Amino acid sequence: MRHTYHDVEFCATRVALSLLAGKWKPIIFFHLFPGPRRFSELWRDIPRVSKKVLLEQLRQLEAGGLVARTVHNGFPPEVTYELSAKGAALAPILRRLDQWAVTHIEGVVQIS
Amino acid sequence: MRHTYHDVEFCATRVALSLLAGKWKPIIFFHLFPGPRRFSELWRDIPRVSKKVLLEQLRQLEAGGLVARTVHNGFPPEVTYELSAKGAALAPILRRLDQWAVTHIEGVVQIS
DNA sequence: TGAACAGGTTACCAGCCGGTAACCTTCTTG
DNA sequence: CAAGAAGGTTACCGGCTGGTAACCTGTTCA
Repeated sequence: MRHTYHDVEFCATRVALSLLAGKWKPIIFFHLFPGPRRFSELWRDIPRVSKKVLLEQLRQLEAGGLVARTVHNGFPPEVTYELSAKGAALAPILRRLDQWAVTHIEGVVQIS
Repeated sequence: MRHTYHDVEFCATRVALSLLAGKWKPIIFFHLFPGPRRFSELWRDIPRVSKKVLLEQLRQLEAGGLVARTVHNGFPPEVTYELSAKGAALAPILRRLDQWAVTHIEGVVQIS
């Protein structure tokens, strides 16, 4: 059976958007641009998100292959999150989207 | 009070993504690329979406300013939807996103 | 010995989102 | 005069998403 993008499950753009769908994902994404970040850094730097939800969003990004999670054993515990190659390839597109939003939507703030 | 993108409400990328969030919106969007389409055309050409949901998604796109709705009076009733300038400016970004998905996600189908 | 820290996990809940199915209105045509 | 076509609208529902708050585990340090 051949699929087309009418099969919404297989529509490339929709699948891509679903990987980014989530209230905090764009912000997380942009926070990972400079390089790996610890969980606690992200939690401190992104206000008003709960631990649980931040973790959920990170795990979803991981499940989508956009973000890699690394556990460094030792004490204190250290877990870092960073963009994968796949995630990094998405970065320029997100930057263009950000730019589009800034020029076409009022009252919106550029991310980086 | 100054906002930053940390105020998730004002994060440009997030707002942009929220305009595209919706199960059928990417497909609708790509169907509008060639030009204005009637409601019934869209409904015929996009399988498995109900009238109600298709209409909801179109109205949300309209509310976000990406799509313009035009009523042509006469009989039979004719209502057409087309991309606005704002929506058209988004098109190349969506095409790049589509391309990204095709190269990085397995089993996904290019939209156009 | 017990507080602090990192990174989670658990229970629970409200609101939104997409879904089905039936119905409505206006005008035209057989 | 009944049927059909276009573009909706209405009632109702289940599941997902984001939210709060409390709790857990293992190690170090005062």
